[in-house]
Amino acid sequence: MVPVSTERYENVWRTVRAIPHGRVATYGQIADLAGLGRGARQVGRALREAPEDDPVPWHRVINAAGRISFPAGSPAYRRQRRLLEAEGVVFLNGRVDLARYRWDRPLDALLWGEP
DNA sequence: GTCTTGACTAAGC
DNA sequence: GGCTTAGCCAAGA
Repeated sequence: MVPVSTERYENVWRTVRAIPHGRVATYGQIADLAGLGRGARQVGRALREAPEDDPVPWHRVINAAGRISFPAGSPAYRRQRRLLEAEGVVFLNGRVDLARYRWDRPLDALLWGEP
């Protein structure tokens, strides 16, 4: 059996895996979609515990300001930024244009016909 | 049980 | 856009 806490984490992992390549989502957005309500911080905790043998695209999750939630210049920061840029996500002054790269299912479905 | 911590956010200047 | 402050919520100590 899987512990309850892990079960809740899996909701987050599952949601994050749904973020399309080249798009990003905010912690609050994931928390909401994963049923955590205002538990944005829990999303960060869940990602920290993400399994390596079942990869989660954690790098596609950034904060509401469009910034990476790691100290700028830190190894983790550069790792995440490199992964995003490799997917075509552009950074302007250390910030991602959420209006453009944010994963927005409802809007995407309407504008681009994606599920 | 309380207190601190943190991969957060919204609101007010 | 930036900076501060208050609110948030689960995990650890």
